[in-house]
This record gives sequence, structure tokens and C-alpha cells, in this order.
Amino acid sequence: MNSLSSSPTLGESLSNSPGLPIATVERETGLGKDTLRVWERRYGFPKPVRDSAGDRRYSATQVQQLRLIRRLLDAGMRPGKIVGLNHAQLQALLTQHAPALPEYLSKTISTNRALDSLQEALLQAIGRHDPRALRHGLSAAQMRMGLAPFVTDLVAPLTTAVGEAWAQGRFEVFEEHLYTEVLTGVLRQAIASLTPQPASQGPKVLLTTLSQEQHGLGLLMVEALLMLEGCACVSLGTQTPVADVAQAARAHQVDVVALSFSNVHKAAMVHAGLRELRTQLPASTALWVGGACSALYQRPLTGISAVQHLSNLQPLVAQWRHAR
Amino acid sequence: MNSLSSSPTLGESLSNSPGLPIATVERETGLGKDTLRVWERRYGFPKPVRDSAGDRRYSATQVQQLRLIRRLLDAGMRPGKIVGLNHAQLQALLTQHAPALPEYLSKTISTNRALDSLQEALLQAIGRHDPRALRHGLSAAQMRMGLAPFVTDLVAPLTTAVGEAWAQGRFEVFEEHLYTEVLTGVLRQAIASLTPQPASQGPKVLLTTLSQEQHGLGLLMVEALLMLEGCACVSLGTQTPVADVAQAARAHQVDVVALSFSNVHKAAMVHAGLRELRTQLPASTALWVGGACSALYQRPLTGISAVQHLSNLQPLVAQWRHAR
DNA sequence: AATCATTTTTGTCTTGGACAATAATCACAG
DNA sequence: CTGTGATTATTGTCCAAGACAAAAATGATT
Repeated sequence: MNSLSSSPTLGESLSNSPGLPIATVERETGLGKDTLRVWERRYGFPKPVRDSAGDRRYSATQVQQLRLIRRLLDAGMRPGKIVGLNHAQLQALLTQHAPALPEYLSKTISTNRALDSLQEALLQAIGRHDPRALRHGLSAAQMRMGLAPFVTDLVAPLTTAVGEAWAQGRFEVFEEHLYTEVLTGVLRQAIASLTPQPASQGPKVLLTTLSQEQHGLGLLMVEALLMLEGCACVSLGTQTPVADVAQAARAHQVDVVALSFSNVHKAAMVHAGLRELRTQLPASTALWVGGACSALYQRPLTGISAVQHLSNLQPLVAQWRHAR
Repeated sequence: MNSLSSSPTLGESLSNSPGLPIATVERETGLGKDTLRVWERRYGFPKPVRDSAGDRRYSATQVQQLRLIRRLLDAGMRPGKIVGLNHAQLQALLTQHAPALPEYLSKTISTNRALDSLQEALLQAIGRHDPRALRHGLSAAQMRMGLAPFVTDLVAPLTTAVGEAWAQGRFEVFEEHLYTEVLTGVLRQAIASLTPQPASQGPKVLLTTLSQEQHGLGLLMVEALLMLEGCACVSLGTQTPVADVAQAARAHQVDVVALSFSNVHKAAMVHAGLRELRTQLPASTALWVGGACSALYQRPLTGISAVQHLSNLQPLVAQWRHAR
């Protein structure tokens, strides 16, 4: 009861409102079509209106609530307990459960007042739409702090802060895009200045993300840190299919494959992809994973090293060196 | 008839073979679950075996063929004609479908022997999996030729050559990714070295691509050329929704919005998106579009300037200057 | 308090049908 | 031969209701 194009993305969400089709909601929330339908059947939410063809049309409000639900699910809650709740109740749960979450992040923040105020200033530069100030602030901080602390203590927390501000509606999409773009420029410039490393004392590392993972900032942060450790890095950018990652690892004869995951994907998919890649990779090739994906740290993954925090990267390289 | 994790994937594809579940095939091939099932019903392919629960299990061979089919679909073929074919037939079609070239690209190539041989050398560096040689070759060429000719006469044709080699199966996905990544680094370095432009004599330009368009190389090429012309550039990276492009244009008070399109989308989608954006943008804001998307140049688009070739960019800036 | 067995919860896959937008084909006029 | 308009064919996505196995929660026993 539907058709091919059903063009709308989010453009018409404001003016006229036929509502968003289920495919768009899947993209926007990360919840599968099947899941959305079975939730409607079981919990009575979300209950979209139907268009002339009988297809579901979700309101912007429903999508917003689904976004909140998604975050609570990532925080460990169960669908049955929260899917029926209204916006206010969800928001309450979210703020209440906020401090429980990122314990591995908080240790770097709030211990340093100067960092906090710098971060705040940069956030304001984004909101002011001032790319020049943003770029200058980042660049200056990198020079002052040194690259490794810059990445670990400022860029990483700042990026999650921007992501959260966007999720809470305090930032628009284009403001988050501007931040990503400016930071990408700064990080790439730093990496380029490190490039002429003559004799690689560390492992040769292949960097990329798997299909459908298009968040590339984490990759750049890791690349910067690894180059500081004397690693030889080969980056493939984002969205490389599993089979091609394995193929590239063989072609470039790397010692390590490093993958970055954001939290937009279903845990089952992440695990399946990793298991798949692990078996396609030679046993002698190490597999390192990291990023804000909660699925990585719940259970230990056999044959895979999970890097929950960027500060754990340096020890991992040291450990690799020691094993040789 | 299935379950959550569905642990196996392709890991066992070599030794024992339960085959890949449908979700993995969707991720690896980009073909939706519904599409895979309806193809099986209509064309009898792919015909996966079933596991103990009755779920489909696709063989690695089938996935490989699906990948080829995907490429042919992107090249404009119809599923009904190619879904039943075997590996050899698909490969034949793929290599055969080369000469259907856009004529507007060929004019820059083949007029200069030195350029041709340089391009050939760089293509070989990609095939040799030698990122260092590739990067050095590009960097040296940029220094020798100067940035504008480098972008217009070498990078642009080289990029289309790589894309075609990939479409014909002469390059693997990861090889194309490596090219993109290395070139991105070179271009960004060039742009960064231009950044401290004091007084902008040219228009302020917002650069981005619309949703679902993730090809960012064209954006970087345009940004480099525009900065040479004294423009002030604000880039949002790729995949900005239409509404946010308009919002950003207002927030940053730009004179021009420049969009890049690759040829992966349907013409109707492109036209709809552009029309929508044109209405949301102030009339005083110019809208420039370019890229390898054939839909842009078939009919004239009202209120939009189409840049078929990068050499047309400089005149457009001059024209804008003159209008003030 | 920890280990094991049981029940509940939950996401994904199944089948067969349907539809609307796109593309291909055909008929007809200039 | 070249457009142009109408017709038919193709094709991706959505729907419904049912089913099942893994994960989480609960209860029982050491």
C-alpha cells in the first residue's frame, strides 16, 4: 500500500503535514520498521495516522518522542516500561538517568575549570554561527594543550556535548554540521603535519567504519593519537563493507584494524558485523573497536579489544609493542 | 521464524556454511529485505537455503552476485533483465557498459599527454595500494601545476576515472575509498593554507550537499577554487536536509548557496529538492549547482545556475561581482 | 550471595497480497 | 524520422498477523 518514491524527508514536516512515512522514521530514529509496527501492536504507541493508501504517517511529535525513547533504551531501560509514556515523563527519566550514564566521560570533565569554560566558549561560537572563532579557538587550544590532551580532553567531550545538545533540540542540524566540518579541518591539519614519519616504530593500522556508519570524527581523533604513538595509519574513511575491510587489511598487510562506532545502530547488527569481520581477518591481525556505541562494552567480545575511552588507546599500542 | 542476535554471519562462509541471514545481506549489499524477498518470489533469485527455523541463509556466492547486480542497477539497468544472470554474464555486462560516457568530460582529458601519463601513474599507485606514493604524487602535482589547474585538469578527471574503474569492477571498494581519503587530505591541506583571507572581495558562499548525497569530494574541489577567487566559504559537509540549508543560509547571511550532486539519484528527486530549496531561500540568495548528476543539465532550472564544468565556476563568480 | 532453572519480554523474520510511481512501449501526429 | 501523449509493464515499499529464539527478569536452590 505504498509506492516507490514517497520523497519527503523532513522538508514538509513544518509547513503542511501529511506526516512522515515509516521509512523516514526509521532513518531518523534508528528504530526498524518491524519494531515500529510491533510496538504499535503491543503498546499502542506510536499510533500514526494513515494516508489515502493506508500507509502509516507519523507526526513530528511522535518522532521526537521516539528519539527520547531511543536514548532511554541505550541507557539500559526496557521498552515495555517506557514506550507508552508522554514527552514530559520521558524527559524526566532522561535527566534523572543522565548522571548514571557516562561515568567514563565525566572523569575528564569537571575536574578542570579552564577546560570547562573553554568548552562553553566553543559551544557558544557554534550557536553564534561564527566558524572563524570556532576554528581559531580549536586551533589555539591544540597548540596550547598539545595534540593528545587536545583530542582526549577537549575534542572528545565537546563532541558528545554537541551531540547531546542536538538531541535535546538546543542545536539545529546545520549547527552540528558546521562543528563537524570545522573540527574535521583542524584535525586533518594536525594529522597532515605529523605525516612524514620515517621509520614506523608502531603497528600499521587500518582505520575505517563499517557500512551505514557515517560518523567520521572518531576516526580522525584515533588517527591523530595513533600517529603520535608512531603508528603507520591507512584510513579508508567511512562506510566500508565488511568484506572490503578484510580485503584491504590483507592488501595493505596491516597489523591492526581499528573501527569506530557511533550509537545509532542496533546492538545485534554491530555484534554480527564484528563477528563476521573477525572470522574473515587473519588471526594475527588485531581488531580494535571504539566509539560511543553502547553495544561494544556490554559484553566482552572474543578476539576484539574494545577502547571505551581514548586514553586507553596508548596502553593498547604499548601492549601491542610488548607482544612483539 | 527467527530471533534477535542470529549470531552467524559470513564467518563460517568458508569452512562450514550456515549462510548469511537476511539482515547481514541487506547491510552488505544495500538491498532492502523486502526487495530481496520479492526478487526471490518474482525472479527466483536469490534462492537462499533455510536454517532450522525456516529463515533465509544466503551463500557468499549469492551475496557476491547481488553486489554486481547492485552496480548494474546504479548504471541504469533494470532488475528484470539482470537478476537471473550468473556471475560471468554479470561481469560481462559490467565491462561492456563502459563506453556510455558523458561527452562533457572528455574534453579536458587527452589534450595533454603529460597529464594523461600522470593520471595513469596515480591510478597505478591506487592499484598498488601505496597511499604514500599517491599522496606524494598528488601533492607534488598541486605544487607544480598550481591549485586551480590541479583541481580542474587533474583531480576532477581523475576522480571520474576512478569512479568508472570502480563501476567496471577494475577497482575494489576499498581502493576507491583509499583514493577518496588521500585526496581529501590533500585538498583540505590546500584549503587550510588559503584560509587566512582578510578582506573577502567575493561572495560569501555556503557549501553542502542535500540529504542522501554523501559524495564530498566535489565540495572540496569547489571550495578550493572559490577560495582562490577570494570567496568566503562556509562548508556544512554532506547530507544537509533542505530545510536546514535554508536555515543556515539565513543564519550565516550568505550570498550564494552551492550544492554538489553525484549521479546516484533519480532526476525527480533532485529537481524536487532544488525547487523546494529555491522557494525557501531569499530571492537575493543565488543558488549554484554542479557535479556529475545528469539531471542538472537536461533542462534549465529557473533561478538556479548549473555549473557543468569546474572551469565555469570562475566566470560565475566574476558575473556575481559585476552584478554588485 | 551466588548459581541454576523458569517465565516474560522483545526484536526480527515469515507469507502473500497490494499499490503507486517510474520506466518502457505503443500509437499517432507533425 | 521526431516528438508527444496514452497505455501497459515493471518494481520497490508497505501491510497484516503470526511465530520463534535470544536476552532479561524472576524465582528457586544451594
